[in-house]
Amino acid sequence: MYIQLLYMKELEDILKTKSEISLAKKTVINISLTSVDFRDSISNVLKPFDISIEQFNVLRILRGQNGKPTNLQDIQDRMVSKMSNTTRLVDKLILKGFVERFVCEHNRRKVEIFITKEGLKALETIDPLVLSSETKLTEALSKDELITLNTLLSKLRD
Amino acid sequence: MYIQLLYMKELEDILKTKSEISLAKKTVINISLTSVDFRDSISNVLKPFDISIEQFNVLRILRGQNGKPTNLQDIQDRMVSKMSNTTRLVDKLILKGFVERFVCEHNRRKVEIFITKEGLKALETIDPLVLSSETKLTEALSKDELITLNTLLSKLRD
DNA sequence: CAACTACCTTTGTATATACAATTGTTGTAC
DNA sequence: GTACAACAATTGTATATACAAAGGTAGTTG
Repeated sequence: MYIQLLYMKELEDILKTKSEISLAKKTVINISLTSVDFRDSISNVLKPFDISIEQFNVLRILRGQNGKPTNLQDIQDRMVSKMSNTTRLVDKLILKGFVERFVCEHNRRKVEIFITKEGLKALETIDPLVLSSETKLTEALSKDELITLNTLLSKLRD
Repeated sequence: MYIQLLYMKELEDILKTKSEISLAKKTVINISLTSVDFRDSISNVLKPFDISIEQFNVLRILRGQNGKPTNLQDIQDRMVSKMSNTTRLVDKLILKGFVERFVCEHNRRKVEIFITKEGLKALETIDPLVLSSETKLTEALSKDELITLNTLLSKLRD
């Protein structure tokens, strides 16, 4: 399982001890460490099912299409990752029997991808576990605090 | 340059439109997207210098040692990443002339790593650029808002 | 002191990502 | 209608990470 671990534990210590660190730097570190924690937890939820977070996201995109044909570009537009990656993510999902790939008849440059029944079934099992994990990850904050946090993050990302 | 891009743009849309998404899920997505933005920006700052964020972090750890011998385990303890990775990160920094590696005389199992003058010089150039980027990334929020944000994040990560 | 264990690092394999180049298809312009 | 550009996807290479296994060194124990 792929868990992204980018920032130093040392920086975590700095966060606690040296308050003279710039607020900007502190914020960047804090966000990054939190993100790593989240990603780690969700990866652990997915681990028994042998799919990565990225594969999980592709599956959810395909389910969201409700059977409509989805080409790689469509998936790509909904991912932040690069095209190159999407091809290979789909390769792995095909191997697992969760998706199928066909050449588009109307435009042979395109490739159409569908989620299989097995893929849907896997999502049904996994979804509530992920949601449960997400709930647990955020339970240290009250509803109001979470709303404040989300407001600040949205403002930050404009 | 290595920019990790984990969550879907689609989820970003959900963030804005469908308010019925669970607050927990929303928070996890928001944090992840923010982290990706930050990482992307800092990677772009480092790109002209041809070093990754991870390599940059190793260099800062070594500088923090002020010439004291630093073995891989020391670096490892300050990184969140795995040992296996640290060996290869150091390999690449050696190729760039930023660090040196020697077998420890007192304990031949250990490997001592030092930052070179060139490594220090690179850090001196890069540090203010990174700080500037971090400042820009957070300037949408006031000082008080940043303090609130950091407080909430710390609470979340306990 | 030989065997065992613990320690420190390295190596191997699979996954994910960034970026660049390439392949194959469609559409367009001359 | 052939050459060229645009489009859609794939492939190649380098980096980073997770996890497991292996290698070499030091200490410990019978």
